[in-house]
Amino acid sequence: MSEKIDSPLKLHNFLPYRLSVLSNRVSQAIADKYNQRFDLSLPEWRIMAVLGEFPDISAGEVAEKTAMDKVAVSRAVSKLLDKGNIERHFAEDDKRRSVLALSETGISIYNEIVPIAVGYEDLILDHLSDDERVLLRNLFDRLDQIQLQI
Amino acid sequence: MSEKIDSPLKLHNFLPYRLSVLSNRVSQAIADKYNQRFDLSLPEWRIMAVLGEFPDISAGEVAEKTAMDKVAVSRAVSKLLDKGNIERHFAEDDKRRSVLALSETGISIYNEIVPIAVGYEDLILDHLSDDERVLLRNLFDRLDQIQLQI
DNA sequence: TGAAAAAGGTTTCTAATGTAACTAATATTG
DNA sequence: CAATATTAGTTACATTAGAAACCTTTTTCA
Repeated sequence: MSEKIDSPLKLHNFLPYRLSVLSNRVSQAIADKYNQRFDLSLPEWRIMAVLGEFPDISAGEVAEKTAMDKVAVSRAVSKLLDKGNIERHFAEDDKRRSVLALSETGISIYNEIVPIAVGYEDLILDHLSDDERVLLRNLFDRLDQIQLQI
Repeated sequence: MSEKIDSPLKLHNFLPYRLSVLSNRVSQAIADKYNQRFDLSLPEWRIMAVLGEFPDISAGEVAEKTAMDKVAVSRAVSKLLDKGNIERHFAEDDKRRSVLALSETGISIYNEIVPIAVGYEDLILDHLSDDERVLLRNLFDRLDQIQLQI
C-alpha cells in the first residue's frame, strides 16, 4: 500500500507561511539595527516602546499591550532596570503592582530609535498606494478579531 | 535637562508590530494542532510540507525553500528521521549532499495535516472578499521583494 | 597533481524562551 | 476575623534556537 500525496500544499502561497516569513524578515531587519546600536533585544525594545506611549503602567499592563507573556516581560524589565533605561516603583494601594516608566536615558534612547523604526515602516509603506495602506490597516483590524484557537 | 518624548510611536498601529503579532497568533494556533495531534514542531512540519511539494531535494534546498537556516534544518531532519517520517539517502555524484523525501508514514501524516492547515487558512480567507484576497497576495509578492537590510 | 578553498551538513557551546512552581500581597468568604 | 483563594511578579528547570567551530567531500587553480 504505497502512499500517495492527495493534494500537495503550495507552501509559498500558503498564507500563514508567507505571513511568518515576511514578519520575521521585517522584525529581524529592525532588531538588527537597535540590537547593534543600542544593545536592546526585541522584547526589551517592545517594552520601551509601550512605556513611551503609556508611562507609569504595570508589568501586567505592559504584557497585555505588547502581547508578550508575563515571564518575558519580567525578564526584559529586569534587564532594562540594570541598563538604567527604565525606572520602577510600586503602587501605594497595592504593593505587588509595579509602576514602570522610561528613565531620562530611556527617553533619549527612545527618541533615537523611534525615527529608525518609523523609517523601516516607511520603507514598506512606500511600496503601497494610499488605497492599499487603508485597506491593509483595515485588513489587520479584521484579522485581529478572528478567533483562531479551535 | 529633563528629557521629553519627541513623538510617541503608536505601537498598535505600527506595521512591523502588527505583522508580528498576527503572524505569531496564526502560527501558534496551527502549531498547537499538529503539535498535539502529530507530535511535530513547526520546523519539522515545515520540512515535511516542503518535501511533500518537492520530493528528493537536499537539506540545503529545504533550507532555501523554507527560509530556515541550515542548523535548524539539520536538527529537524534528524528528528524526522528518528520518527520515521522522512527518508534520507545521499547523492551518488556528491556524497555530501543529502536527498530527502517523505516516508510512507510521512506521506500519510502529510495527507492528514494538509486539510487541517488549509482549514486554518480558510478561516482567515473567509473574512476576505475575492478582491481583498487578490490584493493581499499581490501585496505579499511585492513586499517579499523589498530590500530591508540597510 | 596537490595544496588551499569552498560546499554540505553536523556538533558544540551559549543565549533566549516557555512551562511550572514559587513568594508575597490582596481579596474573598464561611 | 481567620482560612482560603486570587493576583502580580519572579525564579527554576527544561527545551529550543542561534553562532561558531568542526568534519568530510568536492572544487579550484598554481
